[in-house]
Amino acid sequence: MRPRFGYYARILHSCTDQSMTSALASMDLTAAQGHILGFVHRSPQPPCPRDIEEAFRLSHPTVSGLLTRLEKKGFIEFRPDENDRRCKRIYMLPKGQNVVDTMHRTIEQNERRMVQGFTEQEKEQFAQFMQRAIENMGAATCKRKHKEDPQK
Amino acid sequence: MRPRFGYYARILHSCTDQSMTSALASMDLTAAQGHILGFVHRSPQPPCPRDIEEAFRLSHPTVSGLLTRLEKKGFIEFRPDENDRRCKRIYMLPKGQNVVDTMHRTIEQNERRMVQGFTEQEKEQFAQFMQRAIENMGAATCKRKHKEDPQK
DNA sequence: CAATAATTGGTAGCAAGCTACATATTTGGA
DNA sequence: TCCAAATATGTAGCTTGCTACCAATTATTG
Repeated sequence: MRPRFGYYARILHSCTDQSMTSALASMDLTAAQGHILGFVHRSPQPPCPRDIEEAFRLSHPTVSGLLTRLEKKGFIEFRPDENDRRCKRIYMLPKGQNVVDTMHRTIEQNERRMVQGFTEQEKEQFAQFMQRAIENMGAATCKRKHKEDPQK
Repeated sequence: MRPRFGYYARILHSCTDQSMTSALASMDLTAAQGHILGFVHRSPQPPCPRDIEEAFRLSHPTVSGLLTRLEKKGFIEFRPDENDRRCKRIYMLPKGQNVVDTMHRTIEQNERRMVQGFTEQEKEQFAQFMQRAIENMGAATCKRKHKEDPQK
């Protein structure tokens, strides 16, 4: 059987996911939840769920569930945007802040491990192959519309 | 933010998965179910759930659920192995057979699309990068023990 | 300005992934 | 031989992902 890129992608994801899961378990966080916290932390403004959907290419019910659980566990809280009452802005609570450093270190660590033994050039190429493959699939498959520059 | 290989892997998988899902939807099959059918078809002997766990690196409850749904829809049936009553061998039913060609074509099509515009050399490199990355993560992360040759 | 569009988010219900625990069968060793 | 370990599978219960449908708010357009 020829190499199966789809298969490799799935395995690779499940490896990183499980590694992250066990790294975060002691903090009562799953991998997906940790990534959300990281994103909230490095956002210049408190993001709304919609921003997370786009950043992670997830559907809005998926994001909704993740945020609900993060709120229930006291990592974040919601406050409605004053100018647009549809948006519920996501604010990090102290408990969430405490987690961010560990989160960040863990991500870096896992990223390094994945391309252990790669030269800098190989890492670069690997990343580009990934991006090209995503582009190839994405154009026709993923329905999130790339909102083109309104060139206003 | 630096390139995130874990992120790319997740996106790539979800792209192929969604593409496969929509390709198989008309046959009342999900992507995961389709891959299982493909595996059963190309197995020299009717496999048992355990073989599928290993081939796809999935936990046994996950495989169990997939097979249950495939059986309920009439694609496969189980018959206990005569020599080992723990094993339930998986047999393809006619309805399953009908699906295999379409399945195979769809996989080939998706694989080609993913590396559209890659040279043969790039495809080869990409596959090797994937394998190396999996190896890097797998050694410490995944708990499926590589049963070493008993060199009997 | 009013009616319609688009945007943001919620809920229901499903599939697919996991861990943890339980059961049955087979294998192996004292 | 018989008891213990390994193996194959089952079940419960959770998270994460999805689609489909619904409600509220905002933006657009006649």
